[in-house]
Amino acid sequence: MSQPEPVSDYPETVRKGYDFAAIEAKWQQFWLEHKTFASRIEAGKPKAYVLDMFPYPSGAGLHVGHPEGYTATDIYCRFLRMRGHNVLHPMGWDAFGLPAEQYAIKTGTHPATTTRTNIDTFRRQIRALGFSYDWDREVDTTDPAYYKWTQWIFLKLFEKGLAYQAEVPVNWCPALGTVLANEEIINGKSERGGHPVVRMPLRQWMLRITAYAQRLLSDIDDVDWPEGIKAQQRNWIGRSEGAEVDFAICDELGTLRVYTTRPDTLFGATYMVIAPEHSLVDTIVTASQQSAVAQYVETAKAKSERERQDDTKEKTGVFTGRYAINPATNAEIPIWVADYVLGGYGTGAIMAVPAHDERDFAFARKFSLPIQVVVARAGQPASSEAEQAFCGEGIAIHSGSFDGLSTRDFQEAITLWLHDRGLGTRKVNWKLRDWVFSRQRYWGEPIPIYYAVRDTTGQVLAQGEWTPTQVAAHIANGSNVIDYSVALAVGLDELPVRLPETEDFVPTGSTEPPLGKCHDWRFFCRNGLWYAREINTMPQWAGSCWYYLRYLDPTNSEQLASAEAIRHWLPVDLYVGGAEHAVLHLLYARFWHKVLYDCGVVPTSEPFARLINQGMILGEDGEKMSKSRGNVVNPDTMLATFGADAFRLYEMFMGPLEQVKPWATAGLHGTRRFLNRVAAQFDKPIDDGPAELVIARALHKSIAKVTEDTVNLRFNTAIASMMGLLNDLARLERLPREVAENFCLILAPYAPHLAEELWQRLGHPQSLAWATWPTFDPALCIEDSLELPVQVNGKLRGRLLVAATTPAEELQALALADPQVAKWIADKLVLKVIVVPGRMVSIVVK
RNA sequence: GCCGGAGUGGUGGAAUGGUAGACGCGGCGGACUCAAAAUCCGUUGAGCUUGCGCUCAUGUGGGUUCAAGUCCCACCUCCGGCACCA
Repeated sequence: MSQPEPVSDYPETVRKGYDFAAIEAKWQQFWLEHKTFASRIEAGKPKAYVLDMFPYPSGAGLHVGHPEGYTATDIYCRFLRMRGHNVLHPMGWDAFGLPAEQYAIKTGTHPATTTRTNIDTFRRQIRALGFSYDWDREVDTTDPAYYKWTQWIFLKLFEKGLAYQAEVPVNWCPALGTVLANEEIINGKSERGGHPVVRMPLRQWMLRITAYAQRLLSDIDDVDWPEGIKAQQRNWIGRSEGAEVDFAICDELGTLRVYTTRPDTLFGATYMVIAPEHSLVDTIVTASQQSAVAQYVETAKAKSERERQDDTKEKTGVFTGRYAINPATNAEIPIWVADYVLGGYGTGAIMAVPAHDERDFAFARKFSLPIQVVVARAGQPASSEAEQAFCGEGIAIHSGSFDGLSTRDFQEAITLWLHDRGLGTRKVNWKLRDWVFSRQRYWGEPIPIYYAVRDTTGQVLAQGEWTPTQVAAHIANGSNVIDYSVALAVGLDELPVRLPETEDFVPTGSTEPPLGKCHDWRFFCRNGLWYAREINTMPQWAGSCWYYLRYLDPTNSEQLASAEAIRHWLPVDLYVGGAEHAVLHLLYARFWHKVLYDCGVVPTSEPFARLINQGMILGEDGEKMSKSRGNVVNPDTMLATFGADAFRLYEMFMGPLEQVKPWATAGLHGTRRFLNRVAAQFDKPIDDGPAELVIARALHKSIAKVTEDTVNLRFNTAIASMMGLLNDLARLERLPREVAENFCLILAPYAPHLAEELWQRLGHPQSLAWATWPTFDPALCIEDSLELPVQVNGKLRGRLLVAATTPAEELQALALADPQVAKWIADKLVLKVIVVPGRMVSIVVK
């Protein structure tokens, strides 16, 4: 894939100023050759693990959004090195995934080839930005030496019973030829490509993430993450507290168990609803309703998720003909089937309380079911006719001996009451479901599991004279079967299970994964018996669940990383990436991390101590960048025109890191001009004498500001401060050496190429990457005289030019005597004078 | 509907409760130039005023305070996420 030579739209900018192209190439090469940014572990220094979310190397290359977070972490890392930290700052590639496979199917190019090319492009583009990654730690999730450990972790999960097979209704996407996770479906269509998705049962590998639900929820409190992300995770995990209650089904057909968060509304349950998927549908339905219910269930099953969602406005359902007994009122209430009750949540059945639940209310209205009010708003008379459901808390009415109880008290009381009668119990439910972990794809990690091939007598098939292809044929015609009921783990010493190097990665057209066609890979003999490998592969999330661990010790062939390296570097101190990974990647990675914690592999219960989401960069039109809108900005062009330093500076100067902000190429002129002017200062004669006081003050204030802002990742204001300092320097005839050197040092994290070049010109033979960050003199940061505002009745009426040390009494006298102020207080009575030294004087008059 | 975030000049954005608009982009005026670009200097929230200055102004309406972009209450709009989870 040859990239067109980037063409500049702004030739004037290229022509003027210093030769950034030469300087940037020079230093990028220098850093690489000297391994300047190889991570060091030096005793006595604090460690800092600063991580970027690694990219999926797509064919389109980098866009201007990628370098935003990368630039931020790079500045931070360069700063920390100069502040004496051991810094780990790696980069790698999340390279398994559907696009390479789709491209392969279209063009016949092997995904491995595409992936290699794309990685090369990404690496080249990232290096062109001058980031200080430790390139010796690069990881690639598609490298067998990497996915060996992905498989190893999978076997740990399997060993602990956290990986299991299940026949589950999954989201089958015919167009993509694969199953998708719930998280990969947006409005009933595939996240990638927007193809339709249908529900069908298939044998799948599942991960029991629900076993970790409580810990995943509780530990969110302990991490320094944006509130929004924490809220999204809590919401996704979806803990809810309530009760399960058993209702007797009439005609001695057993009991129907429901889950409710409002057991206090039991007296208002006037009907029940079971999901179409509920196992008791056939039991409950009466002969006369048989056909109607069967038809409804069929229709509901055929509906895709999307259609179900589209139907949320209009509720549908069918009466089963059967009744249940409300244990509180002993009334017979009808049981309905309706798809507004989800089969997969709670017990798949509910007690409907239309007076106090909007969904039940809508349903009851539509089908003319009775509505019984049992909760009154506190302080208001109970109204009999309900115009809408009241879902808040209140006081119990029409609830027998429980009348008058508050919602909270009632919940306690009724739960006890149910418990005493063996009718119910407290129950916690979760929205979080187990993770469908298998994909019907070629380009993913093989799942390291195999199964016995059995013959018609049930014996494991003896080796005989068969070839793998013949075994496959036997299975196809039914004379042999693969025994999926016993999953056999591949031995740890046999890892990695490599992907076969096939050219036939095209989907089979059925639900069988493409690996099913690689007979020689799939079928093998051991001890004279035939076995078949698992042919599903892992989802793209797998590799990214633990890559931050591999960076710690990327070439270790004995362990996923040495205990020593893990102990030294974990946890990740700062993790920067897009908010689109708020739930999926971050939740999955936390889950795996906790499992590894339980296995004793990692010493922390959370992987990422601090998280920052960089805000999306929009197109110049303020819309999301997209090919179809034609507003995509190509970083290669920008780099060719303005240079890496100006580009980095602009990306940070646009605004706060977390904020969404529109791109404006015009703004790059500003940072380009700034750097040109910086370079121009260094063409002036260097003055070895002390800097004049005004300049020294400006310098020290700027060092203080840049230091503070860099610590807090407020790069935009740090840059503004350096621009301010430059404006002060511009009027000087000669550049004081002290100022020149310190300016270089504070500029270095932001515009490292130019800073290195100027540093060298100042006569330093060493790179400034490990130079010491400058300190500032607080005394020089305070002005000795200042302009103090004077307010009269809250309005600004004058300004005093005074010494910073002027005492309060004197300030008061000066303020009252000031001619501008005097005219506002001349004929008034001064009630009060507030003096805040160094800040302002406020006079209250009447 | 629920959760999270944000509303400040023409524009991106600055502002420990204390001179709103730092810094940049753009605009305007000037210098340099045959001319343009680049560069440099000045200027740039709105309105009133010859001028000193004055009035208004941080989404809207209230409130607390000597003092509010900042704190409190109510609301509006926009962005992101979730959404029949009983």
